[in-house]
Amino acid sequence: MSRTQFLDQLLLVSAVLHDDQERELGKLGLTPRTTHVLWLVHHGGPQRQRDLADAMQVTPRHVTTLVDGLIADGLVERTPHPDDRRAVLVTLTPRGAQLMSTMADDNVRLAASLTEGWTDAEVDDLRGRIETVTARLHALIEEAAG
Amino acid sequence: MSRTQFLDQLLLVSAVLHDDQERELGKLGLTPRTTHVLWLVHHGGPQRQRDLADAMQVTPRHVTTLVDGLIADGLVERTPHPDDRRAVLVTLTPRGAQLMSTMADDNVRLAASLTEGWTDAEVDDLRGRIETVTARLHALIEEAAG
DNA sequence: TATTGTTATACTCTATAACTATA
DNA sequence: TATAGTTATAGAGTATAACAATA
Repeated sequence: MSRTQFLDQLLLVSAVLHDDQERELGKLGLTPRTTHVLWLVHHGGPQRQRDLADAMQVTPRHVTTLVDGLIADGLVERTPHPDDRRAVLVTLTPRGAQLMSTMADDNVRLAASLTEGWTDAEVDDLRGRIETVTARLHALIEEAAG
Repeated sequence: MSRTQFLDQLLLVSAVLHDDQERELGKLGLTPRTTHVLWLVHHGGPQRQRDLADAMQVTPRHVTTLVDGLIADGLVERTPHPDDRRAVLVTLTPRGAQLMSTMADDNVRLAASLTEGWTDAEVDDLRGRIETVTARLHALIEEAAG
């Protein structure tokens, strides 16, 4: 029973977190997908749309749409690929880079609020437990798929 | 830093859990929304579409669509409201009830797998921590909204 | 007059298929 | 011949507005 209550609680916090993130992104005119593009380019550097499509498990056609939207918002730009004239590199504009940096700061503040009053050891133990759950879930998914 | 890593891990498990649930529901021909309807009717008993719309934060018009789909799948039915001839009551069919019961069993098994090797006390402590995080997140959202 | 649910319509997100330019 | 990205089109999911029946 208690195991199921744990899962229910995990599902609940996931839903609340998910909705909250989506709401916050919405205020900035971003969707989860466009944010994913920004995140990938922010962390992986300038990339081809093809790479983004593969990383996001989305069609190349849809990446075109997402990048179009981000360009209209002035957050990314298309630059020519140095070695392949078929391809473009999606790069962050200064405004896009600044937005990512603001979002990172917001997350630091949120993380601090959520763990307030806990010791570093407690936070780290909790993180480790959740990491284990994530790994087990991944393993179950792999097993079911393969 | 470690606080942020905790939040990152929580966001990751949320995303993986979310995707997994959506994939599993998809196999049954259900979407998150139609599942939400089933869940509400399963836990709250027969309800008017208006009540479902309020609970789900969705337009009444959309509930019509969702219920139409569930009826086509034989999982719910519309019955006349005893006191209000404008309204209908959405009720689970035996097949719908059986599906909810199967889903509950699946979740019990999943919860057991994810917490395997942990003592009841450990699981309960973890649940409590996550519950606290959920409550704090709710408080922050309320604060931001109000 | 207000409310329940539905018909009509439109907008967003995402996919498939066909095409152009390049490799 | 294969690949990167785009034009054209279509399908889900969800919303708003107008309307019918009932309260």
